[in-house]
Parts: sequence; C-alpha cells; structure tokens
Amino acid sequence: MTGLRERKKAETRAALGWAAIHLTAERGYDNVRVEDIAEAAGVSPRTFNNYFSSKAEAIASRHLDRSLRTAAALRERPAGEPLWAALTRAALEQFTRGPEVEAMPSPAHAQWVTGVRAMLAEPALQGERLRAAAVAEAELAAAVAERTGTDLATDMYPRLVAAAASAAVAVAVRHYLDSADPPAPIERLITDAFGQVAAGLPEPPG
Amino acid sequence: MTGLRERKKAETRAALGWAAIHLTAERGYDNVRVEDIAEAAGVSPRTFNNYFSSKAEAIASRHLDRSLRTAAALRERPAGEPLWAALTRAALEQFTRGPEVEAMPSPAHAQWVTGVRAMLAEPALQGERLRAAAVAEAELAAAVAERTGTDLATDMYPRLVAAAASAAVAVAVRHYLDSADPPAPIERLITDAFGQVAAGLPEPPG
DNA sequence: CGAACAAATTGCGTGGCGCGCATCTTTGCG
DNA sequence: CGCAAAGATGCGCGCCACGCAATTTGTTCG
Repeated sequence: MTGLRERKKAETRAALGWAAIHLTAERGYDNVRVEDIAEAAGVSPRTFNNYFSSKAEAIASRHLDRSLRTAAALRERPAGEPLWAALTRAALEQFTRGPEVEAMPSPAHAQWVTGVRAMLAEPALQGERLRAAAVAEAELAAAVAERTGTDLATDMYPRLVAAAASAAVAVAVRHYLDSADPPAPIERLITDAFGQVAAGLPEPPG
Repeated sequence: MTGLRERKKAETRAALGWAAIHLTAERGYDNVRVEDIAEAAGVSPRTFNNYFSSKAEAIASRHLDRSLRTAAALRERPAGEPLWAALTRAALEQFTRGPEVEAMPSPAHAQWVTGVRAMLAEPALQGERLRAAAVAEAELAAAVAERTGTDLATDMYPRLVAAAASAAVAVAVRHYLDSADPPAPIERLITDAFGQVAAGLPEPPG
C-alpha cells in the first residue's frame, strides 16, 4: 500500500536531494547553506536533518539511489545469463540520461556540466560519494551471492565480484569525465571495463 | 636533507594521528573532542587543524599512510616479476603487525580490538577511510602505469588494476574482521583474493 | 464520521567544529 | 649574529548536527 504519507516523504526527500545538487552545482559547495536547500525544497531547516544527517549526504543521495538500482537490475536479469554479462547489462541500464537534465536548454547545459564537474571534485563530498558506493556495493554483493549460490558469510567471492564490478563502473565514468572533447560513449567504456575485469586484467604485451 | 623542521612536523602529525585513533578506540568517536586529541599530542587545538582538516581525517591518516606504502612497495618489486605476483607481494608487505600494538599487554589488547572494531563501524569515519583508500589507489594506478608502460590519460587499464587490487585487499581485510573466532590468516585471505581477481572471478560451478 | 493514535514538521537551544586572521616563536641560512 | 620564512597559537565567527518538546498532519477504528 502506497499511502499519502509515504509518497510525500519520498517527494520531500527527492526535493531536498535535487535542491542540494542543483544549488551546489550552481554556486559551489560552501556557498550553499543548509537553510538554502531547505528553503528551495519548501521545508524548514530543521526538517532537512530529519532526512539527511549532513549536507554531503543529501548531495550524494541521488548517487546512492542510482547505484542501488544496479543491484535491483541484476536481480531482474534472466537466470540463465552468464554472470558477467548480466552484471554488464545491469550496469548499463543505469546510464540512460534523466529527464531533468535532458530537458535543459543548451546554454544552461554547458554551465551545468561545469558545475557538476566542480561538485565531483569537491573533497568534502568525495567521502560521502564513496560511502554511498560502498552501501550499494554491499547490496550488489548480496544479489551476486543469491545468483551464484555463494555465501556472503563464508565466501569472499560475491564481495569480490561486487567490488570489481563497482570499480569497473567507477573507472569508466571517471575516464569518461576526464577525457575532454568528444569522449568515447560511456556505454562502450563500461562494456570495455567489464570485459577487462572479467578477463582477469592480464598484463598487456610490452 | 632531513632538517629538524621536517622531522618535528612529521612527529607532530604522527602524534596527532595516533592520539586520535587511540582516544577514539578507547571512548568512541563522539566522546572525543578535537581539544582532547590536541592535548594528548601536546599541541594547541588550533594547531590540530593545521595538520588535518577534520577529526575524521586525523583518524584515517594512518590508514592513508599504510595504503600509500603499497604503491611504494610495488615500485620496488623486481621488474621481471609478473604484475599480479608483484601486486600480491606489495600488498602482503603492509600487513606485518606494528610495534605499538605488538607491545601491548594482553588484557588491554582485547579491549583494543573491540574499540577498533567499533571505530571501523562508525559511519562518520567510513567516508574518510574510503577517501584515503581512493588517494592511495590513484598512487597505485600511477605505479601500475609505469610498470606496464600504459598511459593513465588514455588507458583505463592501470586504474582498473589498481581498483581491483585495492578491492581485493579491502575484501580480504573485511572477511578477516568479520569472521569471528579463529579466522584464516590474513596473508592467506589476501593471496586468495588476488588469485581470484587475476583469474577473472569466474562464476563458480553451480 | 470523528476520535484517538501515530508519525512528521517545526522552533529553539546547545555544543562543537573548521577556518580566516593577526601575532608571536622557532628554525634555517648566509 | 641577524634576518626571512615557516610554524604554532589565540581569538572570533559562521555554520552545522542534533536533542527536546510542542504542534500539525495523516491513519485507523469504533
């Protein structure tokens, strides 16, 4: 049952998360006060901390949500599919561009990208982003354990797989953001990264 | 040249880092104020923030130093050694027990372990730990790039290797800490984890 | 329907933190 | 010895996370 209560809560959370990201990309991390975020989301400052225990956590929340979806996506891949193929697909599914950004006028879009880059570079945020990734990784490990019939408590295998997969995505995204001009499409980079990991990252011929 | 200046600075940094860890393991994260750490290190509270920009960073500093040593160790492995063998050795070298802990009376040792476990579980610290790991991972990637003659700017390979290696160590350590009673020796777990990663983490036979 | 219950929001107050700035002390070097 | 650079310290400010208690808003039953 989806009561009004739950829905409103989800909406407030989303509004706060979005406002936090939006304002930060726009003005920079420490030109945004919690008060501003709360106001933009139409809620009292005190309420902010009922949803997030820090400014950084709010900003990382969308990253967390997206990352968690990878685990969910893996669970929905057909059982017959080989593990690494399923992981690759599950990861790729998360990289369709969202509507908020898609429906953004072109001049603003350039500034948006710049702002997001600055945001990702902000040291004060990296820890929280990584923490979110770690939470999602745990979820992914659980999904891998289910799929492969291994045991989280006794086998390192599912956690190793989850960690390697997360690393593949992270490296691909980083490569995408770093390479300036017309970068290779993110889909190709992710596929490539997963391919290398699944191949055991053999030393390239000198 | 190692002037008095540099040495004192290194000493102060070490003293602050150690005091931060020690007090936190003893009393718990938020029963330790910055003032306490500074006092334990024999330095003014204001000086604390000349060395670390947050309490969490101070606590994670030793983790950072240790992790950075892995990259240095890799650079010192013989050039002929296969990459993954060299990585495994470099990682293993970091896990010889330090003297401060070794020379600790047995009754205190038990409490120490408990305190450290609680410290590692503290959410407010995980982000900073992960951030330290990320910094070290970057350094490791650079070392891998050198050794394999690949290019950080154009190839995902060195970063993928560094990330996979870091993940292997992290998973092994976690497994070691999680499994209670008489756990498998950490050396075996690390070797095993590296072996699986280098083999491409093949799906186990159902 | 409406009354009792539960859950969320809000305002207020507090302790602590991160850091800029100005000042004083120590170190390195000629 | 004396000076310039680097570090340590004291002070003060703005902000943040959170506990508590009062209030508003949804939910559930008689």
